[in-house]
Amino acid sequence: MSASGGTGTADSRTRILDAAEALFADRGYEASSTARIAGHAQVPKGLVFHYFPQKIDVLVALVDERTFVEELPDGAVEALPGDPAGTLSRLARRLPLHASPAMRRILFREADTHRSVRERLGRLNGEVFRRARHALELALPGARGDQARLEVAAATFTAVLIYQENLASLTGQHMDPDAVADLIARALGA
Amino acid sequence: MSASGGTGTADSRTRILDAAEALFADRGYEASSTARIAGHAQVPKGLVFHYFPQKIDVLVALVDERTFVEELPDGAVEALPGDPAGTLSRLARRLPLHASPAMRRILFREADTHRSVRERLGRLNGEVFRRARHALELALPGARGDQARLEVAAATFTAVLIYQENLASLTGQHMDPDAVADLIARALGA
Amino acid sequence: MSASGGTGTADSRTRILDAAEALFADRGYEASSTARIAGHAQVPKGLVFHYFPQKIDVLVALVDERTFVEELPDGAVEALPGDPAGTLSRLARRLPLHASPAMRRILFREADTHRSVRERLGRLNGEVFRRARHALELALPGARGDQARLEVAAATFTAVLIYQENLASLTGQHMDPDAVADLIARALGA
Amino acid sequence: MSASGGTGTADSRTRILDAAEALFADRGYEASSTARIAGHAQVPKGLVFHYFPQKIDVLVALVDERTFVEELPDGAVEALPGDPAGTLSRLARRLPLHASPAMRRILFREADTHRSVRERLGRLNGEVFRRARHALELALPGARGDQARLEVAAATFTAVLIYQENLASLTGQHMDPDAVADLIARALGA
DNA sequence: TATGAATGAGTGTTCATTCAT
DNA sequence: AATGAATGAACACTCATTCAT
Repeated sequence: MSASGGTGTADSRTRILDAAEALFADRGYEASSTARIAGHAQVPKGLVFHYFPQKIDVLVALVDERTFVEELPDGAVEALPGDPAGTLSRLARRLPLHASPAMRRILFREADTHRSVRERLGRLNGEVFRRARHALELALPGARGDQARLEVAAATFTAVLIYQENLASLTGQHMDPDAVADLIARALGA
Repeated sequence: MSASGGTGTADSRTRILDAAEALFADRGYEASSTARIAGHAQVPKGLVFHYFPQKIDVLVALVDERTFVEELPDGAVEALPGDPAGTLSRLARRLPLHASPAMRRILFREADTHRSVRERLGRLNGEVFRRARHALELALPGARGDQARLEVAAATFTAVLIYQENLASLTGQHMDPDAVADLIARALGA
Repeated sequence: MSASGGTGTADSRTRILDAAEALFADRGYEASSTARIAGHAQVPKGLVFHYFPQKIDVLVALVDERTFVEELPDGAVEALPGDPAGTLSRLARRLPLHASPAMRRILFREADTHRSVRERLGRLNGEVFRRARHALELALPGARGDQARLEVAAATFTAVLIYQENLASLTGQHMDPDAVADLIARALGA
Repeated sequence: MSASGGTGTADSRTRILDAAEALFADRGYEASSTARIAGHAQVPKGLVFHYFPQKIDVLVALVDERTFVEELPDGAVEALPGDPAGTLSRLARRLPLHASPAMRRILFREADTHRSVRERLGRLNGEVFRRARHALELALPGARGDQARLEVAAATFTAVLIYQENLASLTGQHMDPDAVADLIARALGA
């Protein structure tokens, strides 16, 4: 409704969402009070509830408005035939999941306790999975390798793609998508 | 699930931890009040603070006492030489990470906001990773495939192993460890 | 129920008063927010304060404009001489207090905490009382029975008349005005 | 549970109820904040919720614990045979409804919006009504006057008895129970 | 006359924590 | 070891009211 011009100060609603995004990512939804969100956004406490009647609505708006899977542009080439590794690497580089690192943390974390977030995450994950599977189908000329294996490959790569950052920060284990792409391609390849 | 005497009713401390485990897994640490924990455990509110001076100590105790990686028993055979897929499948079946599904959810979720949990999770993950890597090294006779690839394989499998349940419940995407084991083995194998 | 033009949709001010009347009667003045009144009236929140600078002014306007005792029409016969019971019954049937059941609830309830309402209620009650007393005086030919008794009778009947609905809904005790009229007439009568 | 000894300072729970009784009577339930109740009772805000998990529970406790109809003591004489006026006057003087004037205001006012209060009030009213009817039956030797009239008389007297104070303060109309007793007795009498 | 964003004090309620017993 | 009253800061949320348009 208000597209925060380029004037430097975004409108109040946007500022509230910005603040919430940062805080939810940093300390979690429960631990981020509405007062703190308002403070961060530099708006009076009451205004938060003017735009979002319940605190949960802030989370819902964030997830609704700030996470989505990009439409595939017309004529876009998804796959490099004969080169599954390159195909997956490219998918990784042009990740069609649009969500800031902060939003990704929020999705990941709050899905556990908020159904609406979980549903969104499921849908986003599904989209990326389908994209990966389709790209792999195009990349592999013949029906080489059965369909089941291809699905496992797509699912594994999707998980790595979407969660790599979170896995890295949670476990300290860094996973290079290109290396995983290469690994998976080998599993499917000649 | 936890060592309580043999008396039938577990002692208070154990009951508190049981209740906290269930509640933290269900609704998260922040959303589980100490009063509710006490209620669930059927102990008076004050007693929680007798055993755990601060609420966070309940979480710490849970993570300390109820998650660990099993020592490798003497003379245990970890690998099936020449059969990396079987080796990984077997690792999946005898998963050395001991933690109830509830504890796994807690680890996963609270690691994001509590450093001590994150550290524990990192250590557990590292242990499983090393185990997977070692098993793969033994399973693969020659130095076939370079070391880097083997590490990527071990890391990928570890991630799938540890997080499969969470991934399934968060995204709806089910991943069969045996299928992933097979996939990875192919990537490394003959 | 209230004078609005003939246009079908009442004007905003009237709609606000209608909404307030319904809400105040249903949940009380304190528990009816101005936002809710505006919502019910289907007018924007700000408009309420255009017509009624303070919330209390809505209540005052309601009481001022929607409760009154009808003037006695010229030449009206109030009493049936010699028939006090009939006289009182007729007063009950032509109750000169004009106020919807909702307004009666409001008067009754808010008088307790708002002086202006209490004063209005006192005046209305006084009018009805005087009317009842006058009618009884006319109905009873001689000075049969002293004045004091007649006043008690008028006061008792007035109370029953004005509060019967409220008493019925508050206590479950239904009182038939005709039966009370008969009772009182007997006390004064032959 | 704690019978506020004679030491001067009643226990906290009693002080909270005392404060609430005074405030609810004075300004109504809705307009009396829990903070104000706590302040009046000189207890910290949180303690109110220790004893009464919800604000409404304060009102319920008040009504439950501080209004009741006294049991008729064994061998008590309820009626003066042949003297219905004296019988009713005596009932007025020994009103079996135990409730402070403040509690009576609360009952009367909040019954309108709180079902539990309304139910209590209905029960109390019913008890007093039955008592009045029974006393009148005993006072009137023969079956003089039909039963219906006797019920109307009892209901009218009950209403005056229970609500006289409220009616007086709301309308300015004072009603003397003895005078009403006399009036009603005449209606029933020879 | 009409409108809805803005404001901040106040509301009921929850909470971790303390402490005397 | 066990208990529950006590505490006060913090929480989500509501509200009457203002004001620029």
